[in-house]
Amino acid sequence: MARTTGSDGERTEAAVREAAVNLIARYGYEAMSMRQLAAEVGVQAAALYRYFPTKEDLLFTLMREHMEGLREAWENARPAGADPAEQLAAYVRNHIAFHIERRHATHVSNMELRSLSPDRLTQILRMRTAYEKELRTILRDGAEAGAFAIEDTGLTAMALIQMMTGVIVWFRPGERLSVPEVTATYLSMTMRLVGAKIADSAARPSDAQRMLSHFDFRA
Amino acid sequence: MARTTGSDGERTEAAVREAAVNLIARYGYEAMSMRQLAAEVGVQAAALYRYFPTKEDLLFTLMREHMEGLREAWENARPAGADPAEQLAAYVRNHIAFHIERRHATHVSNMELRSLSPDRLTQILRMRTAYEKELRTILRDGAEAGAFAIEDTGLTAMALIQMMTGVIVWFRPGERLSVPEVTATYLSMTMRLVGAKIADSAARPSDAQRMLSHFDFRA
DNA sequence: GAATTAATTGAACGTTCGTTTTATTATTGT
DNA sequence: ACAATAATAAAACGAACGTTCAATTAATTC
Repeated sequence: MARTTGSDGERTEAAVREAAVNLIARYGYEAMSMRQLAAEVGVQAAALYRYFPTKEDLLFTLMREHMEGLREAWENARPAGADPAEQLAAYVRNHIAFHIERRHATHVSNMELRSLSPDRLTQILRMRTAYEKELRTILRDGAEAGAFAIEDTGLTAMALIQMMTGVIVWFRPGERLSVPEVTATYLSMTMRLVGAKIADSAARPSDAQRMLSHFDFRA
Repeated sequence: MARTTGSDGERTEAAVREAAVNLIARYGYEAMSMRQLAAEVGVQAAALYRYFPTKEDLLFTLMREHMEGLREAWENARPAGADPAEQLAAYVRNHIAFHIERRHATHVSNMELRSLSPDRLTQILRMRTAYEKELRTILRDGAEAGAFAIEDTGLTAMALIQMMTGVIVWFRPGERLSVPEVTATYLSMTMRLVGAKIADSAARPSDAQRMLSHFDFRA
């Protein structure tokens, strides 16, 4: 047999990507075989090599595009000249929304790094570092401006990112909490963690009130 | 050839465990071959099967013992009848110390769950859930006693655990920060995140002072 | 010192893996 | 309609995989 009726390169490639993300997220890169992936797409294994020269090329493509998507999302979400608290809130909102929406792709990008060749690993890590640096900058600027009370900017950035990315481990859409609820809670935890002063400080609530009020940035 | 001079079952088994943790942490469970592991130990692959009947048995043993070690560590570290803030501080100290000390084993236990058979996966997850429940209990008791200001106990517990466990991703001994420094910073971040009131509230610092002072629980 | 047990080797088994090659059919352009 | 090109199938490749088995030697027991 050979070319099948209705076959279309673009559609097949898209189907391969989607199936690959799901299979790798579920079983892991090493555990997913090219034959298994091909079966999921409804094609023979040899057909995959028309779109991705090697299995690792496929993995790298998925990761690179995921990281590029994260960068683009933040570029579009970043506020122009906002104060530190507002910038931090935008970062948190964007990070959580992006990672919940792309749970599987995030899992792949975070868990399968060791399957990349050294130079490709470096490329992905560079993109990740650049993204994380954005958060460090926000934290440092906010700390210098007196908006945040932070002991160690780098450590705080890592702690926040680990905390936020962690949602993909336990969050399941349609369960107890909605995405806006999760986002709101993470925002208030973030603001407390960085010791943020209340943005609108015209009203000065009592200590107890402030302790219980939390931020109410809505996503 | 056959039995080698000086061979000792107990020593070999211990060497297999240690080498397996390191190799799985570095390359992943699927990517590590039994021959590779045997070579690291200095033995032929067949010899491994004297100690572990299958590759998955080896993985499961490593994970189970890691989780049991975590439980034991917390049992020994938990304070008897302390107030919520002190209990939370003990939990954070123990968690960070344990995970920094056993970075590789933690990596294995967190990343290779999908390589377990369903019932073994259930066993490990049960142990993990029991450990996490300890934190939820501390948070809930503290919130009810008014010592913490928490919106969602379960979500806060997950956020804290993700944040703390994240140290194994970036922490390297002997670099910029020492273990006590990291622990102290994580403690202060944790206390702010849960909205902990200052334990010793005899002295009431001003808002600005309190914002900048942070907790100073030393590890 | 002989018998037993413990620890390991070396070779092999069947399977599965990623990948390549070649042939074949569908689609597109002229 | 016919040539060119795109998309796939089918089969095969060598390598590596987890695992088993029989043979062999070291240590221990009696």
